[in-house]
Amino acid sequence: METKIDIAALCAKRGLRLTAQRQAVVEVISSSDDHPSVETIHQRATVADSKIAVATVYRTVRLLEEAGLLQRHDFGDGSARFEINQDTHHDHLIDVQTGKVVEFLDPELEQLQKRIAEKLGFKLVDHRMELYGVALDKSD
Amino acid sequence: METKIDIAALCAKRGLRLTAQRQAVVEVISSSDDHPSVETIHQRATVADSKIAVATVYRTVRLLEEAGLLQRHDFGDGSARFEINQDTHHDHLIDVQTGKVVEFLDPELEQLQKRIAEKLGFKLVDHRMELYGVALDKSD
DNA sequence: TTATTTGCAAACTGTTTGCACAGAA
DNA sequence: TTCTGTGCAAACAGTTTGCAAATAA
Repeated sequence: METKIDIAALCAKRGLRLTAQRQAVVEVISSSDDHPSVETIHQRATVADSKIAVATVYRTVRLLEEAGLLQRHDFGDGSARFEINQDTHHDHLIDVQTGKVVEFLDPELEQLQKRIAEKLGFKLVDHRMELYGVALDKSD
Repeated sequence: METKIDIAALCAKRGLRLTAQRQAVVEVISSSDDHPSVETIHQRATVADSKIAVATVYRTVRLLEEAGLLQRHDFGDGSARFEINQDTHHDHLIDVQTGKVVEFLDPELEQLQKRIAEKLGFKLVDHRMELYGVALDKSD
C-alpha cells in the first residue's frame, strides 16, 4: 500500500541536502509494498548505489520518521519494520507461516478500544495491535 | 495480579537442581505485581543473593517461560517484561505518563478480533494488543 | 568554498553463550 | 562423587555515533 515520499520537497523545506543516498532510500521505500526492515531497505538500495552504508539507511529512515513521512513498526521479529505513513490509520495481521503482513481497518475495533480505555479511566492516545493467523484453507 | 510459581515442583519434575538463585528469581517474580524486566528482576533478586548474575536471571526466566509458567511481553521499551502466566488471558493498557500497566479482559474485543481475522481469511492463532493512555482527570 | 552528509569502525543495549569453577544431589 | 548450574567475560544482533573524507549548494 505504497504512496510517495517527496524527498526533494522535504530537503528543500528543511534546508537539507538532496543526496543520491537519500533518493535511493526513498525510492526503495516508495516502491515497496511490504514492510521492509533497515537491512532489507539497504539491500534493495544497493542496486541503485552499490556503496551505500547501512548507517546511512538508519539515518535516513530516522529522518523520514521524524518528519512524519514514515511509520515504524515492531512485529516482534527483532528488527524495526517500516512503511510510508498513510494518513489512514490501520492495523496489521501477520501470517505466521509466510510472514506476510495484511493491513486492515475496522472502525468497530477502533471504537471499542477507545471505550475500553475510557472504562479503565484513561484517554486513549495510542494503541498497537497485531493479529497473528494462519491462512484458512479455501476449501474449508 | 500475581500467583505463585512452584519452582521446587518444576525442578523435581524435570530433574533440575533447586538452586538458591532459581528460588530467588522465582520469589521475586512471585511477589511482583508489576511486569518487571530482567534488569529489574535482577536488582530485586540481589537483596536475597547479592552475587547473582544477570545471565542467571536470563536463564531462569527462559526456563520458566519454556515451562509455560511465565509470560513474556514486549511493551516497546526495548526490554522484555515478564509476568506469571495466569491461565486467564488478558491485554494491557500502559499509562504513558507513569509507565504503569493495567490489565484488562474484554470478551467483546476478543470476539471481534477473531471475526476480523476470519473476514481476512485467517484463523486467529495469537494476537498482541496494547493500549496507551493518559489517566483521565477525576474531575472531568 | 564550506557546512552537511557519508562511510567506516567503534560503541552501546539487551540478550545469549563458552568455559572453568561451585555446589546440589 | 558427579554432573548440572553459576559467574564471568566474550560474543551477538540491531542500532547509534564520532570522525575524517566526500560532496551538495
